[in-house]
Amino acid sequence: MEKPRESNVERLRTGILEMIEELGLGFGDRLPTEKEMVERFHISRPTLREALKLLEQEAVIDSHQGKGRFLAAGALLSIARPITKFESVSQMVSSHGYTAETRLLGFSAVPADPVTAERLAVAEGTPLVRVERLRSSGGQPLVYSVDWLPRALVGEGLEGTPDWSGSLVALLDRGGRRPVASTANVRAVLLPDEVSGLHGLEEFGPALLIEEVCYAACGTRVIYAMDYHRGSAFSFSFVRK
Amino acid sequence: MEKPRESNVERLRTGILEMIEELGLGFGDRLPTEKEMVERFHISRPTLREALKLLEQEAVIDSHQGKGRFLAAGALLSIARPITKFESVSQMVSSHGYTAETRLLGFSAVPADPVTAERLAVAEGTPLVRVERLRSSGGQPLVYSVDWLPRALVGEGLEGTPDWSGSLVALLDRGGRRPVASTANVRAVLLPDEVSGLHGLEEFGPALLIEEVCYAACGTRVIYAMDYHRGSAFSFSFVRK
DNA sequence: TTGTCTCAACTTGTTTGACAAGTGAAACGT
DNA sequence: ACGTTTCACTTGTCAAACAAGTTGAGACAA
Repeated sequence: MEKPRESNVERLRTGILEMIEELGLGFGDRLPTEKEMVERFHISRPTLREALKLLEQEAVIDSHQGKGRFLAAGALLSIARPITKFESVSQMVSSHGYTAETRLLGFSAVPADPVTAERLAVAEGTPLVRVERLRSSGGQPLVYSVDWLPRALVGEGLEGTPDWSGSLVALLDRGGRRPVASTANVRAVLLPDEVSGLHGLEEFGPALLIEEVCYAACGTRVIYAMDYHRGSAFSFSFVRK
Repeated sequence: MEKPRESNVERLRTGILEMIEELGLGFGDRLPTEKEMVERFHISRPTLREALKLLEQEAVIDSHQGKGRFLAAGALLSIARPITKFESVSQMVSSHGYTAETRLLGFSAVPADPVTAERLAVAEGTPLVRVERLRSSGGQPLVYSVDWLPRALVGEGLEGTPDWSGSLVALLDRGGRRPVASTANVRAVLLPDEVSGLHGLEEFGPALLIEEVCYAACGTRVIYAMDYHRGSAFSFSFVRK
C-alpha cells in the first residue's frame, strides 16, 4: 500500500548530486554531458532532462545550449533541514536536539468561528476539537501550540477521549488522514497575555509564531495550528533565490 | 547580446499557471491531461513534462500515474510572495504594502571578525564595510538592518563615499556582483538593548530576525545581513511538504 | 608566420512516435 | 446482485532524429 515516496526523477536528482560529489566538482566546473549521464544512470534522455531541470530551478546547475552544463551558485547552499520541509512539531523539536516532553494544557469541543472555518474550509459552526499543548525540555518551555481539528476526523468520540497528549499526526494517520503538507506563515510575536499568565510562561520571551493549515494526501484540510516557538531556542533555515 | 532571460520551459511554466487561473481551478481540481495541454500550447510532450516537473517541485501540482495531475497546496501560495523568494529588503517592504523611507544610521570600515569572516568566506581581518540602516513608513520603524560587505566589492573608496542609503543591490550590480540568492535563517528576538536605546526603538517590540548570506551569480558571497523585521508589521508565507 | 575563414564535431533544445504501467468504469458472466 | 474481465484513458519511460548554438582544428590567404 505504501507508495514509493521518491519518484524516479527524484531519485535521479539525488544521484546526480552524488555524482557531482564523487567527481569532486566545484563551482563553475562542467558536468558530464547528457550522453555520458544517460549511460552512467541507464535512463533515457528525456527522463534525465526532467531531473536536470529540477536542479536548474534550484540554481544548482546552469545550462547553455552548445556549451554544456555547469555548477552554479546554488550548489553551495544545500540546507540540511529547511523550514520548507513538512514535519510534526515533535519531530522538529527533537531535530533541534531537544528531548521533548508534551504536556496537555487543555482540550475542548468548540464550533468553528468564522476565521477558523475559513482556514479549514468548513462551514461556520462545524464541530471542532481545540487542543492546547506545551512542549518542554528539562523544565524549559519550548513550544506552546494550539490546534484545531474537525471533530469528524478524530474518532466519533464514543469511547470518550483519544490520547490528545500524543502525536496528532499519528492520530490522524489511523483514520487515513495523515497530514503531508501545509501552507504556513511565520511572524514574531509575544505570547498572548492570558496564555502566559495562565500557564506560567512569563519568561517565554519573544516567540516565532508559525501558523499553518495542514493537508492530508487526499487534499482535505485536517489541522489548523498555531505554534509559538520560543525565540531563544529555535531558528529555521532556508534558501532564497 | 542579451540572452532571453526566460527559457522556453520557464515561459511554459507561467503559461500553465495562467491556464489554471483562466479555468478557475482550485485546490484538488484536476488539470487538463498532457495531451490537451500539448495541443493548447503547441509544444511537445517532453517539453511540457519538464515544465510540469518544475511545478511539481514547487508543490503547485501533484501527479498520479493513471489518474492525472491535481492542484496541490502550493497553488494557494503561488501568488503571495513566499519567504523563499530572494528579494531586497526594499522590495520586500513595498510588497507588504508599505512605502519605505531608508535612513542611514551609520557606516564604518571594519576588519572581519572570526564569525563574519566565516560567513563571507574571507580571511579574518579582511577589510569590510558595515552599514546600519532603518526602514520606516509614515514615521513607524519597520526594519532595522545591519549589513557587512567586502570592501573590495564596493568601489575602491577613491571617490569617498558611495550612496549607502540607497540599495546595496544596485550598488553591487554596478560591479557585476548583483546578489541573486542567499542562505538564510529566521528566529524571533528582541532588538539588542544598545540598538533600541541609541536609535529610539524602544517600542519596536518582538522582531523577526532574518540572518542571511547573499551570493552573486558568479558564486562569490557579497553580503552578510541581519535584518530585524518588526513583528507587528510583517509575516512571511511558505509551503511545507 | 600570422590571421581569418570554413566546416565538422559536439553540446543542449525540441519533436515525434511508441510502449509500459497504473486507474477506473463499463461490459460481462456467474 | 455481485465479482470479474476488459478496455479506454492517464502518466511514466524510452528511442531516434533533427534543430540550434558553440568550439576548435585545419584550410587558406596575406
